[in-house]
Amino acid sequence: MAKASTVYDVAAHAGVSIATVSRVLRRPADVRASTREKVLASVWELGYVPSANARGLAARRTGVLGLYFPNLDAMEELDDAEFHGSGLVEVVRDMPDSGLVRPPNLYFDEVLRGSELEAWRQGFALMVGVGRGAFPADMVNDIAGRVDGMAVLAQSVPDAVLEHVSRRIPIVLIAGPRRGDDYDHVSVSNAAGMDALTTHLLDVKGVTNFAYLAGPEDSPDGAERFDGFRRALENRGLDPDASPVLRGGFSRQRGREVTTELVNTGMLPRALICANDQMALGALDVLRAHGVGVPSDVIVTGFDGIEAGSTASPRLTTVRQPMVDLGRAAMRAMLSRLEDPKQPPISLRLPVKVLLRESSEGPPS
Amino acid sequence: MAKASTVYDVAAHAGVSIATVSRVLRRPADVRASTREKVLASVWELGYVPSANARGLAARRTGVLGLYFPNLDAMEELDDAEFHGSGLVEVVRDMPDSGLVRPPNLYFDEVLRGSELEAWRQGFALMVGVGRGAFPADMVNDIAGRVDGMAVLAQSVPDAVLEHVSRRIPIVLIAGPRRGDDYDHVSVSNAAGMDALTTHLLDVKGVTNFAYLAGPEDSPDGAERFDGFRRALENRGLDPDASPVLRGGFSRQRGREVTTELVNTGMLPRALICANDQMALGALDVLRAHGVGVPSDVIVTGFDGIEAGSTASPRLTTVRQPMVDLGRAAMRAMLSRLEDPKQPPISLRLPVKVLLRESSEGPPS
DNA sequence: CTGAAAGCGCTTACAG
DNA sequence: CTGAAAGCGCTTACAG
Repeated sequence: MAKASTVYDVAAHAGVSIATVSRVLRRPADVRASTREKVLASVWELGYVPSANARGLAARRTGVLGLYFPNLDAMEELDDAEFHGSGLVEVVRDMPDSGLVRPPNLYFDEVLRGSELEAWRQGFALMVGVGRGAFPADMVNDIAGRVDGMAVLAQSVPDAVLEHVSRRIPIVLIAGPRRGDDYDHVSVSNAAGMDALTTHLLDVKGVTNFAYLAGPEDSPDGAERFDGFRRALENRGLDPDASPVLRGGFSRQRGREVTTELVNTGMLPRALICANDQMALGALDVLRAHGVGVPSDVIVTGFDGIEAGSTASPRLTTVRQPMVDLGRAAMRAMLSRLEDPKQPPISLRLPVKVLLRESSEGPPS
Repeated sequence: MAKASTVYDVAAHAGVSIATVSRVLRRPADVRASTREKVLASVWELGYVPSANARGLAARRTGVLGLYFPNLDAMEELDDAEFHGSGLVEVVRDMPDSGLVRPPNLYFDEVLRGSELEAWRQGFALMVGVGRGAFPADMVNDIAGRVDGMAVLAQSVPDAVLEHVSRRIPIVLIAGPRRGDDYDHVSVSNAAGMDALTTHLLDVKGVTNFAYLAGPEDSPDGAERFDGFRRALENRGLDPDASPVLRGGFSRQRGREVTTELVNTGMLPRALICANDQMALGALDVLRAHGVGVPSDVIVTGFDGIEAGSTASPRLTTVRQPMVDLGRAAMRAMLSRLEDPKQPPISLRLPVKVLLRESSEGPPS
């Protein structure tokens, strides 16, 4: 790393102008083959790597797409806790509730993958930022200065910041509610998914006695799912208000707590519909501990389609969100916006898939 | 997005020079309070977001750290397969082996988190790239031009490319073997972890009859783990060559196949040591299907500490790698290198943790 | 505490 | 097909 070489170095070494060096790298066809080879040889020999900053500045685009999301799981906690320098190995008995393995937030991971995949495919790099307490606005701003467009998950950014930043680059909102009419927006069919799942239970499994384990008050996704649940009941002429609604918090732990309360009342429903998989997994934990059969005594369902649900026993019936696609769709929307800034706002709803598994169906036949 | 405003716009609007605008943003203390406020007001009013390109070019640093890793799971397959525009919902019976839920590659996800966390903490943005068949070299090069330093996972990049790129920016190698002596390197204690786990089985559980489910031939991590296994046996005076070694491939499916062969021989060992969790999970699938008790008949162990292992039943005994820390350590090493380019190469081994769970210990007492 | 000016390393019309 | 030159939007000594 003696001092990175520049176009000037390469040009001098190859005996051409810097314009020619630039052309060889960007539009090779415009340069005579012999010249091109000379230049390429110099590039390699000098270990030349073009500066994306200079390139971006001159070309007026960065070639980078941004993805920003809030930090839902308490990543802060992990701090330096695990940085224990004591020896190379430690042997511990890991009890079921010891929480030694932090539940990764699979939702975001998959959105990230999809975004990354699509961005690179389209010839863009991807820059990611996860909101962390301190100064989300600064972070958003920082990313905004580095990219050609930015996707933002749910309600991770205050409106004012979004508006400020959107004066420089296009913004795509992922999931959550549609905010304003100005931003492009991609999301999934929360209500339709929960509706379909509930209807299956109603029509195929003959369930009439439900309890609903809801998400946090302020979750728009949670609200949409709940609407889907109610809609299904109404469509079959049932009173949605007849089903008890328990307020959860999207965490496994909350799922456990709420289910414990439910068990203690002694009034178990035929089916326990959970607003997400984590809570459903928590419910499964508690029901198992109390010797309640799933699905023989109580049917349990989730929402999201995280991997842990497919490894649980019984495996969890759920509604799978196309999270990878969500990321991809966001990037596509952004690129389409970049190409044609005047097109009307994009609003996409991606389809979901109800996955029937043993927690509602019993063992495979 | 009428046309992003620049320092010049802000300077004109606030009635100061561009130098002052720059100072307000970078070293606010150097500017008189009243001036500062005037400028800040203009910044906000004009929706000014500084161009990171111009900034990076002028300041000779990008403020971005890079992370590149290979694409181990077949992400390609997912292609546009899931982009089905048919309706909003689909209901399907998801059989245990239908593979509808792609196993996320948790290893990378956690490294990514750790990197992201540490990078932002230190005031850097993070750019990620996942190698995808086509032109990994181009991608690495592309990232290299955009960042101040780059971390590269395992052997995802050919030596020649690494060398080329390292003439411009510092490179940190994550996991895998230490390549050359020039690069900084962070990894985990594979051998010590497997050694400790095996020793526990030997000394505490009194196991003497093992089978080893190995990783792919070309995996350095796999090789180190296997060494640890052999070392433990040797230390207790046992012949490591007495244990059958089955060649796997780190996938759950391979774990199933190999375990099926093992079951068919009728020669089940007392303990089946797997080189990673995915294979161990596959082994669990097959043993369960054949009515073999775990751990009563056969003890099964994994390596990695992925979440699915802690949700499986029985929960999987494993060696947990500090994957988040791996990412963080890589970023730290990079920053330390950036600060002091002449310091000797960094080589870090992070400690691991043996998690004893029901697949080796039986139900919690 | 503030400004004028050079320079960061490219791309891109414009000529030729 | 190739070169000279302007310009992208900042930062940073250097003066004052």
